[in-house]
Order: sequence, then structure tokens, then C-alpha cells
Amino acid sequence: MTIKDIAKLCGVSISTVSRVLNDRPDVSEENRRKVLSVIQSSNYIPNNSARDLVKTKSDTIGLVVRGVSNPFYTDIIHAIEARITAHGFTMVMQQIGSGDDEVKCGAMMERDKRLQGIIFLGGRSDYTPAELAALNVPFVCCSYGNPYGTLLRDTYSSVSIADEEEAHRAVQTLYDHGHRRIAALISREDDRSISQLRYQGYMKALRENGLPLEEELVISTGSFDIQGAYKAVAEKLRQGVEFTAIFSIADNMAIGAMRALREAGRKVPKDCSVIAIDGLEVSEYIDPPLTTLCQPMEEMGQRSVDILLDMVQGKGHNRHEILPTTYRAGASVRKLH
Amino acid sequence: MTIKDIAKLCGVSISTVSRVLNDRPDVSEENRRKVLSVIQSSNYIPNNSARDLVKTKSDTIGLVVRGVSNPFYTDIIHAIEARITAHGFTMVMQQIGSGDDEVKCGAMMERDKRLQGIIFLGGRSDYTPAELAALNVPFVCCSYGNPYGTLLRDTYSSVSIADEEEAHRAVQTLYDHGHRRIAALISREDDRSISQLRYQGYMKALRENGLPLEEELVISTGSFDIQGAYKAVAEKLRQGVEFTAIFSIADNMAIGAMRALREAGRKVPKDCSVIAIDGLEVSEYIDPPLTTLCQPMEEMGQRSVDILLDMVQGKGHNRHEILPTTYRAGASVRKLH
DNA sequence: GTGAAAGCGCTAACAT
DNA sequence: ATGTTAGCGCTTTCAC
Repeated sequence: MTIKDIAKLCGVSISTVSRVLNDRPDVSEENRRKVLSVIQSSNYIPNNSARDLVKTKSDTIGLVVRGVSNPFYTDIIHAIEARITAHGFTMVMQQIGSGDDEVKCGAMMERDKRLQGIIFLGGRSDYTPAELAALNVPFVCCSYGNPYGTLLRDTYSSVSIADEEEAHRAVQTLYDHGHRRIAALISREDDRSISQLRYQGYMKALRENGLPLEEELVISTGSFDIQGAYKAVAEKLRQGVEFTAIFSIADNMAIGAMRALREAGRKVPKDCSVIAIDGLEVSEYIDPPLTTLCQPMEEMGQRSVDILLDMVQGKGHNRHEILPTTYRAGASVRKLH
Repeated sequence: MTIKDIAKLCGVSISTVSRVLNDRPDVSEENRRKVLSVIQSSNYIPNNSARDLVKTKSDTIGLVVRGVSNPFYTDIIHAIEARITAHGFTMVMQQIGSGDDEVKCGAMMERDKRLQGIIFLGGRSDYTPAELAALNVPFVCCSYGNPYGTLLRDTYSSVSIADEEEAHRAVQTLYDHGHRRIAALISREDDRSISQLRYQGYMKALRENGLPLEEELVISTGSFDIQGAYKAVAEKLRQGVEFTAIFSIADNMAIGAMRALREAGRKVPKDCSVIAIDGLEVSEYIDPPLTTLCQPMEEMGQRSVDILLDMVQGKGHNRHEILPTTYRAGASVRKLH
């Protein structure tokens, strides 16, 4: 069943059918109705390959996800997929390992799948203009920005939270609860990811409150996963390092940390408070419920798609959206006196 | 950069380039080398739309996921994506709500995206032959089967665990630990999903051990999510129903249940044991660690893809694979005396 | 072993 | 408002 068949069935030319298919105005109401009804009844669906071929583009958006099984991304991915589909586009997702280069992957997909645009989920934040030259379609960085200014702000888009400020807020909360020896649970100090940004917020909060930055209070796990956090915190406790609170850059890692604390015989929040950023659903259900700053995951995904499609359709320009987090009080932070 | 340009650059015909591109044997070694090197150096990537157009198929596999944010699916989806990509195919994912019809969605995608095959993740298990007539490409049911026999076994493929038997095993474990009043935390008794299958295993275990099936011990949440489970169990406890153990059809739901128990002042496992099926990573980190039967998620995804691609490439027939679970002892089950 | 040429199904000038 | 036609980039007979 091709456009030709439909044309024949309707007694019109294929151009007319094509016009109806593409919602062009220059078709008589009568013909439009006729064509539409035949399409309906014959179950005809246009061949996308052919459309893409002539348009030299396909209505496809690429999603490059770094950090394979991060549960934080799950909801965002769902939101992105739903929004892309709702707009009549197709989403093609590709995950990459933490060692791979997302820009290269995006560039390959762009050509391979003839993408109209790309969403990067969870990437580095220090792209150089040279790197990005490989990308010829608009793209949006979802859940992270490029605050170090290696990029001109109008050469890319992003949707994220104010990582540094939110981290600052989390640490300040601990400080306000009387904590003075606050450990930071991070991926790495210099990995150019949100880990680094949030770590900066941690340092800033210490500085502002006149606390020294103590190396032994920085727990680098080298990754973002629950197991890595568990092991790193367990090791830190084994070393006998003292602290009364942990600021974790991610809920997931906080959950790993809480197990390590528990197994070391330290109760949360009695012996050690824990605060994090992300707002996973499961964090509300563990014991004690985790106090965390919730990212608006669904909105984040939706805004990313909306910004990207605006650009794809020539309706908008590069934008940077900072979304607010919501403080969700659990029971993992205790007031010290 | 098109095939034509490459041909010109090499001083050969388009056909020769095409032959090299498709690994045909009838090309002289010399020409093959030449073409390959030019392709390499010019960064040429064939236009997939054009290829698909002439082949009237695209190397695309559809993934239809039911049950939006079920964390259990996350790892499977990742495994599926990686495997599909490794095979040189493209994955297009679409999620549907719990009320939507996955077969209809699959049929639409099949035509719309010119799929070569479909993987259904988390669907119903009672398709009728008539329904499936809408599908013209091979498909695999991942993580569930069709044990009620509404379908001929050689008309579809599946990769799953033995839901009924594994549920039986879980309940039997509770029984062996001395539990006699065992509650079942399920979605619905008759929803034709794995919930129902596992519920049957629960009933079978009761029957075999001479325990009555008591309606008040069946906790139906109507969904698979953590919050629904939490609320349903909380309500059940409020009603004063007594039980010493809960068999949950999913880890996620067990986590919700554990919070409800905790808030009702009942310690796990002292006052109530909990066992589940799934094996989420986070279940190992909560307090107490959940005792659960782990599904081999990665393998499940991989086997689904392998079976499907075998069929797509005409190398194999419909198959049904039952994968074993692994008992992961947490600390949520206690021996009663 | 290689090349010429006919389409795959569609869109977009262009002509009417 | 409608029809005619030339490609989009590729694969695949079919000759040679």
C-alpha cells in the first residue's frame, strides 16, 4: 500500500495525496475528505524511509545517556520519550559507558540515524567548541550545564538545576543543624560532571561558614553507583575518620552510604546525618527516609524536548533553563546541640 | 557525501562501492581495499533512509515497555539496547501506560517505523491469536510468558523465569521458616500479568502445605508501584489483619510494604518476614536487606534480543526460554518457632 | 569482476 | 486547486 495506490483509489494524483498527508492548505475540502477516508479505511501508513530520503532528514531525536543504570535517569528518560513521541518524533536512545565520549557518539548517531537533534543526559560539562564542531544539529544538555564557560552560552542549550547553589543549600542545611564536621560523598573532585559542581557548592558552604576544607572528609568513589558509595564510605569509617554528617551528591550514593554507616554500628541520624540531592522515589521508603533536594525530573525531560524541538523547527534559539529543586524532609538529618 | 562521490573518488562504479559496503564477495581485493580506504578517510556513512527504502525494511527493533517507571525494567532495557546496538540494529523504545494495548502499539510501530521485530517488556500473558494477527514481524515477550495456553507455543517467543514455580519457592521458603499466616502482596488476582502467575504459585504452595487460602491475606494494590503497595499494606494493617510474613510479587512493592510495617510499629523480620521476587540492586542496601529471588535481568534482555534477531535473520524459530533465579538471602526473613 | 540502469515511495518544484 | 515529473541515495538485476 503506497501513496500511488491511495491516489488511484481516490481518483486523484499522488501530489494531492501527498498534500493531504502533509497538511498543506492547497487542497479542496472535498478531495481532502475523500483522501483522508481512503487512507483511514485502507490502513495506509506513509513510508518513513522514503520521506526521510527526500527530506534528507528523519523526524528522529537522539538520546545519549551516560551512566548506564543510574535510577535517577529513569524518570527523565520516560518523560523525554513520552514528549518526543507526543510531538510525532521518534526517539532513538543510546547509552554509553562512563569512559566513552558522548559527543562522538552523538555525532555518529547524527549521521547514522539522520537525527534532527540530540539530547545528552548526564554528560561532562566542559565541552570545547572544537569538540562540538562535530555536531551539526541542535542539542540540549539535560540535567547538567556548562558553568565553567568553556562554551559560549548561545552555542548550546541546557536544562538543569543550579547544582552549585543547591549543593550549597544542602550543606548549609547541615550547618544550620549544628554540624561542623561534614563529609562530602562525591564521584571525583575533578571529573567535570555534576559531581564537581556540587562539590564546589560544598566547598563554598564550608568557606562561607568559616569551616576548613579537610581532605579526609572528602569521600571520592570514582563512580555514581550505590555499591561504589557503600564501599568508599565503609573504608572511610574503617579508617576512623570522624564526621557527624554526610552530604551526598546523589540519593543513590546516600543509600549506599547509609548501609555502610549501619554496618559500622552508626545510626542515622543519631550518630550521623545524611542529606542528598536527587529525590528518588525509593528514598522516601527506606529507613530512615532520606532528606533530599528533589529534582523535577519529569519537567526536566519535558523542557529539554520542548527547547530542542523549538530549535529543530526553527521556532527558538539556544536557551538555558535552571529549574528549582524541592526540599523533601526525610528523617536522616538531626539537629546537633 | 554519497555513494556516488565515493565511486568517483575511487574511479569505480557505484555498484562496486555498494558491493563493498555490503560485504559482497564479487569484488577484486584491490578495489575493495581502495574503496574501503576512501570511505574511511572521507568519513562516509551510508544513508540509512535510502537503504531502508530499497530494502523496504529498516534495521530497527521496537521495544514496547508497559509499566512506566518500574525500576526492574531499567537494567533489562539497558541490556536490550546494548545488545541490539551491538548487532548493528537500532532500538526504538515506546512506553505505554498500564491501560494501553501493547499489541496495538507494536502493530503501529511495526508499520510506522518499519520494524524488523518487536520485544514486549512486561505485558499481559493472555494474547489471543486474533489480536496477534496484527503483528507481521517476529516478536519476543521479555520477562513474561503465556502459560495459559491461549497461544500456540510455536507462534511466539518468550524469555522469562518460571513465575509460578519461583513464587511457590518463595512461599515455601516462608513456610519452611515456620510461617503459617502468609500474606500475598499482588497487583490483582486476575490481571493476566506476572502478578497473577506468581499469585498462583502462592496459592499452590498454600494448598500443598495444607494451608487455607484466606481472602484477608491477599493484598491487592491494583498496580506494581511502591506507593500503591505501601498504602495497601498500611490499610491492611490498620484493619488489624494478622500475618507473620509477606510474599511480595516484586521487590519494589516489598519496599513499600516494609515502610508500612515500620510505621505500624512492626519490625522486619522480628514481627513480620518479607520475601520477594526480582532482585533490585537497591534491595540489598535497605534495612533490613530484602530476601529475594533475583531475576537474571541482563541475561534476560540479551536472550530476548538474540532470539529475536535469529528469527529476523531467518536463522531460528520461536523459542521459549525459562531462566533460573538466584536466591539472595537478605535479613528480612526470620525463622519462627 | 564490473558497470549501467531501473526502481524503492515520497516530496517539491513547476506547469497548468 | 491539481497534475506531472525530477530526483533523494541506495540496492539489485542484468549485461558484459
